[in-house]
Amino acid sequence: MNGLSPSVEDYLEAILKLIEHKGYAQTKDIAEEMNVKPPSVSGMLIKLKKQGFINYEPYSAITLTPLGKESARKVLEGHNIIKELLKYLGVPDKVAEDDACAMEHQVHSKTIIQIKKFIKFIESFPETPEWLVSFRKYSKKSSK
Amino acid sequence: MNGLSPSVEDYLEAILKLIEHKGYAQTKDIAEEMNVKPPSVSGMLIKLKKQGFINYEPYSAITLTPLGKESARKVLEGHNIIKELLKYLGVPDKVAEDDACAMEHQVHSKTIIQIKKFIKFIESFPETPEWLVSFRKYSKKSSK
DNA sequence: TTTGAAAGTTAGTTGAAGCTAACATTTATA
DNA sequence: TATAAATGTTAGCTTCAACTAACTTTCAAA
Repeated sequence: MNGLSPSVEDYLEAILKLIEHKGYAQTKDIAEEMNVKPPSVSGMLIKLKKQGFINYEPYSAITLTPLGKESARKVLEGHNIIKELLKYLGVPDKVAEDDACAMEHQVHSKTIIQIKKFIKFIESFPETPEWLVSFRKYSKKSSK
Repeated sequence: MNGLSPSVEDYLEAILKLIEHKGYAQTKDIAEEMNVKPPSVSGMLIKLKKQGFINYEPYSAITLTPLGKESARKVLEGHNIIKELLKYLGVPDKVAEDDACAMEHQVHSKTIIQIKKFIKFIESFPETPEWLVSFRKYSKKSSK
């Protein structure tokens, strides 16, 4: 929908996470985060630089450009929103995390907006709404 | 999660749809369905045959093996369940269709099961539940 | 029954994104 | 401060799934 390839999105997300988490992003860390070897990261960094998402010179620190920051945040937000939805639906944390990764790509912004609304709706009540409590019970007893 | 590549899944889904829809699947139709050129289909057919999903001899009819049928149905079911969920969340039909396509791959069976439960829960009431009516109103008035 | 159009396939190319092996740079420690 | 370890990059290869161009098969109409 936005023209970024899934793998570009994944790298941007990983870089943003690392920067937020420990202040900077190293090739090694990105590789770990992505379950990929360092040379694959080097190749992608060149591509990300060409596309204007990162500031990068060989052997030196990686930072996100404003464009890169914005794109990465968009991806991360989509990811988190999907994950939250899945958790409300009773999907275990770890599975929700994995699936949010798989689902976050190419999803239309309208969809993200609706999911966001749904979560806000749920959270607009001071307590967990009765129907959601009720769904949780239903979900536990229903075999499949 | 199940070892099938997204593109294998897409092809199986397309073939099943065509067979259900018009009784058989031709290279040309599969190509159209997948937005791909016929030679790409030929290549994939060989792969699908090797992997035991279809019965196929050059220039003759394509059928799904029991394994192929089962796999394709699984994919299609996942697709439809995701689409239904998105529609309940107020995502427009066309967008829900596109996004279900994008999301259906690699999603854990646990997630599909939970979404299915959620839909069954909603449909277990004789009328649209009050909270859902209420969410629809909320969704319409909330700007973003 | 020939023949031309439609459908399908084969061969060879491309681009993305991964990999290993080898080399370069940086950093940290002896 | 010299050097070894850690980190990063380059070069070159692999795989996947697309593509185009050229060829083959099928089938229907003249």
